[in-house]
Amino acid sequence: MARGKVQMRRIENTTSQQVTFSKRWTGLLKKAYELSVLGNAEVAVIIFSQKGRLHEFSSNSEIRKTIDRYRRSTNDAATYQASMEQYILRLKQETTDMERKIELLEVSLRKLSGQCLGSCSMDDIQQMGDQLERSLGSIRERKAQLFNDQIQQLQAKERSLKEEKAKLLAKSTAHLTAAAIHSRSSWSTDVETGLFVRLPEC
Amino acid sequence: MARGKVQMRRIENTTSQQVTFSKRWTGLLKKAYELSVLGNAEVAVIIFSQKGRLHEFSSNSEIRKTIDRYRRSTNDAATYQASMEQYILRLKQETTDMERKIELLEVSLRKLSGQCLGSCSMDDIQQMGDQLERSLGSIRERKAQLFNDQIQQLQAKERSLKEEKAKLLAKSTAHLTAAAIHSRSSWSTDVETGLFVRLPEC
DNA sequence: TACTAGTTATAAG
DNA sequence: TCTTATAAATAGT
Repeated sequence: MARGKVQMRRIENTTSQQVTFSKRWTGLLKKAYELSVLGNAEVAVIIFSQKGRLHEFSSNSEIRKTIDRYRRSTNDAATYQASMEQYILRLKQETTDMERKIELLEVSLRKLSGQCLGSCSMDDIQQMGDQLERSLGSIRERKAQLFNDQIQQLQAKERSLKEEKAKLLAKSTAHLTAAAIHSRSSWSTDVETGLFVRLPEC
Repeated sequence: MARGKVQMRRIENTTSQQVTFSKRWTGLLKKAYELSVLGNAEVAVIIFSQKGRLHEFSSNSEIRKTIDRYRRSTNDAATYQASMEQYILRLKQETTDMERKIELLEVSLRKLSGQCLGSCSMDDIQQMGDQLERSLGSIRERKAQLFNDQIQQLQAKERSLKEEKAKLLAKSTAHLTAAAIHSRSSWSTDVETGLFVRLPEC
């Protein structure tokens, strides 16, 4: 505004930038003050210099009030905070629900483990006994099935080994027959698989 | 600034106040913009006219950021918000932990109930079977104890009833003896208690 | 920080 | 809103 028009772009020279900044922030705050007085308006100005130094003006005694009014007016942060508070409430509710669920599960587990029976009625105990019997039934069934599977696998293996043995036997017999002309030796034909199948006492 | 110096006090004439306000708020925002550009600074301006109309400028895309920075710098509400965010994080962590706990409990419960055995190894099944046997043992023990208590209660009751009966008998015998002089009638001495004790098939 | 020339903002019409 | 005389802000020194 003096000694030549100024280009509206960042001043690269650090020193002159600082000088200009210093002159202009005072000017800005002065204008803000004048506006607030003449126009009876509520004005707040916040300035952070490039180096992070804070300058502020508030026509109010408390700039926070103006900011709060602004937030209420633009309805952003207040709603954000409110939603955050609601979110916290929801999380707390969830936590409570989960705590209850955990407690119930733990009680069930304890009962099923045969602990804490002192507080149970006869009916409860009867019911739990039945439940346990059923569970044990499933377990035994599954155990039996697993054993069965194992047995069948072993039997299959035995069969395949027997077949292999038979093949080997046939092969060696053929060789022996061919070799018999040169040397009369004998060969053991009884090759054991080494597999035993035993039923569990389940 | 023109056609005469202006007094720095509220303009009472509504119209000229409005005109001045209008001119000056544009000027202020322009100055704010220039300061932010030339000085590469972060500037926020909030203006509420007397009638509550909002005018704002922010060198940032988001005035909220400048305000947040201001609050962080002056250290008031930002800390509240930050602590709230941290609190939310903690709650979320708790929730996750609880979810995991619930899952584990549910798996245990399912296993003890004899469900979902397909994925268990033989060892697991063996262990669960043992656990169930033990639980069932506790249950049976407790059941037997409850029955026993019941039996003893009933026996005690029987005893007391028998005693009562004996007393009544003695009393009535005495009366009868006394009355026998006047009339020779007979009285049944066999009063049943009506109580039966039966052992359960537990 | 102070000066001042030339610029910008704006009060009044 | 536009004009214009003048006050105020400020760039360069």
